[in-house]
Amino acid sequence: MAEHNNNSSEELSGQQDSAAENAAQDSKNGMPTTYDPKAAEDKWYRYWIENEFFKAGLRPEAEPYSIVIPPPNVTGMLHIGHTLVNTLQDILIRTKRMQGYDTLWLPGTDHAGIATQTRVEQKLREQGISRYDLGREKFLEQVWEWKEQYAEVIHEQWAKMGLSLDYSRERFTLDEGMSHAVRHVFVKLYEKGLIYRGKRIINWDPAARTALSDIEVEYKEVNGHLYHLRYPLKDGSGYITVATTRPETMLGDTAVAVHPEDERYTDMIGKTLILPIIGREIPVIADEYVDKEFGSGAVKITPAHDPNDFEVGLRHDLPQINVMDESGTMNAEAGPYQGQDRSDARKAITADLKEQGVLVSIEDHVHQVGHSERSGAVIEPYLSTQWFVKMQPLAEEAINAQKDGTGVNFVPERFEKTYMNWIENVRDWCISRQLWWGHRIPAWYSESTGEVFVAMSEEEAQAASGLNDLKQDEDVLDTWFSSNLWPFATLGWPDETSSDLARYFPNNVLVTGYDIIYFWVARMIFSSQEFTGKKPFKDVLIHGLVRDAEGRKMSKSLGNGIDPLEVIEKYGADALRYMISTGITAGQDLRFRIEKVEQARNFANKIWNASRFALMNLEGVSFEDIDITGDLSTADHWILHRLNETSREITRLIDAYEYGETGRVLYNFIWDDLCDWYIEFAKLNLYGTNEAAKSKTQSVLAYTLDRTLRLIHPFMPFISEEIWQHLPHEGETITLAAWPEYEQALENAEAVAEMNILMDIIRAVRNIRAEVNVPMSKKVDLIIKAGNEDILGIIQRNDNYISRFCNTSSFAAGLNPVTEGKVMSAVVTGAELLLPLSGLIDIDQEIARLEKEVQTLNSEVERVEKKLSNQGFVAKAPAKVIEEERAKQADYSAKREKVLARIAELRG
RNA sequence: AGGACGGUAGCUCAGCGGGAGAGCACUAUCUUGACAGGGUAGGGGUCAUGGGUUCGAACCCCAUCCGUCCUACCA
Repeated sequence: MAEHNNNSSEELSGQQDSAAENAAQDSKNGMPTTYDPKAAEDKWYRYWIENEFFKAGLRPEAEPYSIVIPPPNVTGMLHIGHTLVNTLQDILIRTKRMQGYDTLWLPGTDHAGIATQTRVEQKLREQGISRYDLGREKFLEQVWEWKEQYAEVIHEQWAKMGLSLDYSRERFTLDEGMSHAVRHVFVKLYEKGLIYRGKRIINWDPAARTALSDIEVEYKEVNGHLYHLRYPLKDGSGYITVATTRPETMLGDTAVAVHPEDERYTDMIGKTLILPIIGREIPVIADEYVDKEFGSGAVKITPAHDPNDFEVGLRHDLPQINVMDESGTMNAEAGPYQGQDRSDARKAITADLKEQGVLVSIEDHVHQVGHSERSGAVIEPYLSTQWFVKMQPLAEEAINAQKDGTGVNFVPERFEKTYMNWIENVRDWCISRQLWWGHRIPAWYSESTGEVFVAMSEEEAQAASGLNDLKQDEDVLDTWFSSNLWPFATLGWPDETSSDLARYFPNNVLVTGYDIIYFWVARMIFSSQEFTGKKPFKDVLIHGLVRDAEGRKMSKSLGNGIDPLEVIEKYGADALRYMISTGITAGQDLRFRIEKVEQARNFANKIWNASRFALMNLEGVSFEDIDITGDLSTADHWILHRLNETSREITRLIDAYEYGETGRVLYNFIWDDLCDWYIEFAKLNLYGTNEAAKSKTQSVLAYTLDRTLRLIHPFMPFISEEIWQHLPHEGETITLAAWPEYEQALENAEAVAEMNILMDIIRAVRNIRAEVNVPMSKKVDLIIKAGNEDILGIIQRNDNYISRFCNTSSFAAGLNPVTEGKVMSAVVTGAELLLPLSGLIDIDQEIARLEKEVQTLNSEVERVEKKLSNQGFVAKAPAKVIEEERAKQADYSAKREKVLARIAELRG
């Protein structure tokens, strides 16, 4: 496939489909003036994949650079947030690949236990089937089908985005390797006493009928009520008023607590109350947990339905009475309310309490209520037996690593605080889920003895127990229990002999959003520390969320989500990638506005057209002809210098993860320097008769465009490959082309200084013409008075450029040229420009214009002089700054003198 | 309650110690042989408010106001 492709006769792709509808066609060559991404994108992605350019390990001598993709859930289509995180990673990987690293970007997907199971159950429900109708095995078959279907969708989306993934190493959180790692971790933690089984208050999702971890609960403000209830004392001496937001839980009350130093209640401590409706006798206890100031100062205690009450209950040895079942329905303990749903029961109980005179009052009360992150159901604090990970010892290791400097480097830094705050206050992690889709807990119970055996397999458990009546735990593990092994388990861990593990672990960087620092990042860090003794990745790059144009979070219920495929269809993947990656600043949210994508699309089109221009002027030029040494023009030297600077800057910025700034630098270089200045300058040689100069400019143009495409390639892989393949080039693909580095040999300081003078002159003439309404199409005379011989030399060497840009009919330059009649003028550094426009412009108008200029110069001079006359400034400011100010002072003053002289001349 | 982030041109946002920037929108002008999804020129901002540090503050510190989010919650 390697070839030296000269200016091929094959047309640039994109023109095929759009040629007919494209009215703005160049009549000469039939090439469209707009880039159509559709044809190019699929073609090149196929080419890259077929040739295995993205495969890791092909450069065994090179330094490795690795990233694992945050595995998307197999719940459905990828959203715009995935586009962001994936583009950022692809940019890093593509850059590093071009820089010669042995790059690995490992793809994969997450089974997403509760999320996927909920979706499949939803689908079944639409067919009138529940998972219980199917049974565990049949249901799981359905989920696997779903998984295969969406994994396929995800692959297509990755391809559309142009991601340079190594598919030969793709993993799934439920595949055999990952499952083995999960069991291994469970067994090891169990053996160390860091996994235990216990009866605790956990967050119960009655809709999904499973336990959740603390961070899977979202608190939302809800307008509720505060119910005041009166519990009578058994001895008839009075009553105690308690308040609750959930009156139905009173059925499970086993005490009322007051503060031990609350004088209102000292006499009552130890007495017995009669729980209304149920008639149970419950004690009045004293506990410091109670806040004397709040409400009545007495709290009903329901150990089975409130985490705080649970703790109080343990301290006072109170019974735990669970009044609900796993679907949130009242159970036998609820007496007359058995069988009612918890919300119906609340109404019924409230009515009954009111009738019995127990309910004294109801106040409006705004409070935070926990909701399931997945099902949306109101969370029930629920007493049940679950598996937990003891977090303290694991957290400590991770905290120590962070404190002694061997930890993970957070970018931006502030997220380290977020992480530390969580891990320093972490509580035990409830890891068992009453679901079917997931890693089944590797614990077996003996039906005869009730003993528990934790092992890698049933065989091992049997061997260890010597029993053959073992039954495996029905529950599965929290999805994040497997995701947190992702960076190392995907590379072969726990097999320490895995060559991938040795070579690509730790990963260089993890890219993810701030919304899953707790869920995922923190857990990867502590499990990696525990099991590999290393941090999982050197850097973690945290990005913000993609929001809609109004700054709202994208959500299904609002229907304000953006489908990346639709955007790609309309604007191209490169435009979307460029917009979303360069539109962000570290850790900050991004508002998605279609105008921004249009702007990026226009930028791609600008590159397309600049390349069209180049190709039209590179006919017959082959790769071997390119020679950028020897006698180059001022502009040739200058663009090579700007390319040099840009390459260095882009390299630095990408390493610093400063995508927004990178985008700006690339945009300015390509649009301003390359298109607006260099291409215009180059035309003179390309259309000229000086064959040597033409040939050099062709070389510089081809070289510069080639390097520019390489710099833009990580951001816009498709268009850069499409154009690059048509330019004179060496190699099979731009994806493996060498990354442009700063080259001292390309520098020519004199030429750069010359170019700056030329640009100043051209800008000044344009300004004057615009100000007095002399259009560029109308030719004018131009006289330049140079300040000295050197400047004069520069002007004379480049008079053809100046003439062209200033559109002069006659051009004269000298140290003291004859300046007849009334003329317009401007002063630039080192020279004075004169345009004889006496026929076109009133002399008073010109004097007024010049006086305005003097005013601007005056204020500049004043500002600088004020600064320089400040003793503090001269004494304390850095020498470099003072020097700069002095130079400005001299420059502005000199210009002002010349303009003043000009005014005098015109007057007199 | 604690914490984080943000308040800069009409809009969306960069800049984060030394002359206020970009894109879009707006005004004027140009169909010049890469590009009208374009060229050229221009208007528009007491950089939230009040103090402080500094020779110098949009930028650093403190306070206040407004907005967004996170964590923890008193029944």
